[in-house]
Amino acid sequence: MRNRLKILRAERNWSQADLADRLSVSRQTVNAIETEKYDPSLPLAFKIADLFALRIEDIFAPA
Amino acid sequence: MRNRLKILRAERNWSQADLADRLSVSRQTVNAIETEKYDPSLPLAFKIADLFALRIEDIFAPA
DNA sequence: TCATTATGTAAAATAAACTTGACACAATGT
DNA sequence: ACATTGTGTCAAGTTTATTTTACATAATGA
Repeated sequence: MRNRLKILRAERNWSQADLADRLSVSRQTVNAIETEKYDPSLPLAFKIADLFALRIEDIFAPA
Repeated sequence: MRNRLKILRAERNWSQADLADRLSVSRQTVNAIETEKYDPSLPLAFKIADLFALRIEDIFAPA
């Protein structure tokens, strides 16, 4: 699942660890999502969208 | 995760099995999501939103 | 040069999503 | 009375998401 996490992070100058902290997940989870190793769960996708004040569809796109 | 699947199904007069077929998942998966036994994966949430031509946030809401 | 930070990745474990197969029950139609 | 349909649920198994711990490497700063 393609996503704009890296860009959204860069805009805020956040490291993967920073983002992980704000999402209460591990740094490896953030890394795995960014590098498309796996997709976030729906609850996590909601958390991410919430954090960036965007809609899920504005951050993630299938395949 | 609260969701409007049952309503959206009812509007179309689809059974859980009908919806499952359209989503290429099992009937039990649809039932489990409707009865909030678990949340769909993000890819499945996208499929559902796509099928109903709605946004994920218009179908699902955290907790 | 040394310590720190950011990122990528791996392995092993647990949790969550999803499958198939099955059974029960209520409602509907023949 | 019988068969069918829709829904809820359970058990056992597979796949996917997430965790912790750990290691490698590149870049930065003292």
